[in-house]
Amino acid sequence: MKSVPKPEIVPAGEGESSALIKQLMGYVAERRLRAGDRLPSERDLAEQFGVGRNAIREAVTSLQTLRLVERRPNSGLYLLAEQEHGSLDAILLHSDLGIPMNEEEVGEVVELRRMLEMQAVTLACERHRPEHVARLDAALRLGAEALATGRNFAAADEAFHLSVVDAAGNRLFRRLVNSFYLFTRKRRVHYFENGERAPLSHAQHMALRDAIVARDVARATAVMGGHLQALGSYWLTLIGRPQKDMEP
Amino acid sequence: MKSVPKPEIVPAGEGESSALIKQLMGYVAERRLRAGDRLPSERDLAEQFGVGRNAIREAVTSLQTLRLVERRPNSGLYLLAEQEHGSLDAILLHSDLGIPMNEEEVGEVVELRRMLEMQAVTLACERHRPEHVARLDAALRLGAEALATGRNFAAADEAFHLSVVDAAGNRLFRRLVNSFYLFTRKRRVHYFENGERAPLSHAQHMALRDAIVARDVARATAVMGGHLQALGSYWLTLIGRPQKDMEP
DNA sequence: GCCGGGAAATTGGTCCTACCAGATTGGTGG
DNA sequence: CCACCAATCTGGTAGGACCAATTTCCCGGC
Repeated sequence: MKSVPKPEIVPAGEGESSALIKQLMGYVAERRLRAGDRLPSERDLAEQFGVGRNAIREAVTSLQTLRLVERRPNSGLYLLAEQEHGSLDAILLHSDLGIPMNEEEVGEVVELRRMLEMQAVTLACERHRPEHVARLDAALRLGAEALATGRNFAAADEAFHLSVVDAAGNRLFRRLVNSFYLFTRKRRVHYFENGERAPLSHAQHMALRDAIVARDVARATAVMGGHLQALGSYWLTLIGRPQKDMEP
Repeated sequence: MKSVPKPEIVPAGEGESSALIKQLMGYVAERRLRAGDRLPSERDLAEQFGVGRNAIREAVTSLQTLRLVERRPNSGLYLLAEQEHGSLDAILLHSDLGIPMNEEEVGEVVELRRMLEMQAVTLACERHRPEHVARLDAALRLGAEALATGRNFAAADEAFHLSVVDAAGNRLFRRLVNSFYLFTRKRRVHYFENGERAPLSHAQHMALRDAIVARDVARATAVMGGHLQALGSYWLTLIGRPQKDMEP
């Protein structure tokens, strides 16, 4: 039998195994280490965290893949110039881990999402085909169901927005947007824990769907703009607040 | 002494250490493994590739961070639904490794870059400040120097475009674009090995700089559009050709 | 006092063995 | 035919042992 235990996708550093990634990023954050600074050796880190060197190496490998850490053989581990390089996942991981962000960083996240969504809805208007409309409608049904049953609206929200991106017809672009949604999932769930928000979002989704189907770019972007407005102000209320504050 | 041996930033799976990543991706590509398929166990892979299990685990950790592979404890390694999830770095890594892409994929890469650059130049027009102009000019000087000395124009090209993104004033956005440039660097170097291309690009850069400084969004986007046109047609000539063909 | 050189310590990179916990598998006995 | 248990296989982890290259430091010679 080929039972699929957990098809759920999860950001890079999730689960207990990669708790070390969080610990390492916390270590860096606490000590205010800056780009170019050297970290303790793998052996030291292993001792400090009470784990084997193997586990440390795995965590460092992840951070290296995210372009946050550089390994210099016979020298040590160094923080990479975070501002310059560093993958998109890396900074989004910060948000996902609940590392506080300042106003500027939050603003940049919100703005980048706005850029991506606006582009998506524009392309969706121009290119969507019947099967895309079907997916939009399926996502809307999911939303209506969530509203009816009182379930959290986050999954339906994701499904709808990704359907829009699907309609844009660029799978690479879709991946990019998906990264965004992946790493902001916790925030989104929290956002919709306020039950008043879901109905409004759902209504805007329906309006958006109609505008896209009508290929009315102006209307669609206008609706999307208003839709993202509410999200932007929500994010701004989170400034400096670690994610732990979300669910007590 | 704190000598810095190699401050050069390099994509995720570079250097000899991560040759295993390429081997693993090649293994998947050769066997036409699809999303959800199971890979051999770590022990088997270690034996097949003639390395220790440790090395395999490190490579798999990278692929996991790129969301290409999923580890299911007590079960095995599974290819993740590549279409759905998978980080931007992951697909760009394909290009960087020289894995052939079909016309659709190439088109998507070109289009995504176009979207990002257009957005960048628009924002740059609106927001640029004096220091950004200085950086644009510095990049232009680099380009002029490369033209004069006959050096490859790729670095100067990168510097200029990243200066434009800098002027857009969103560092998260800058990271995103930087990822793009990081993983397409080899292609860019190859592109400018044809000496006729650099002068044209440089001229367009200068025109772009003037339009940005004049805050003339229409002109700037027009110039950028034309600038990217040439690049797009170059990329299309690479369809199905592995990167090895680039420098023999 | 200064300088040179070599030994020792340190670093990441790799391999190996061993064990664990959970899942799967396969056979065995009811 | 089904229930149950043991063997097996999986990734996860710890720890030891090297290697090669670099750095550090002390000691001897000048």
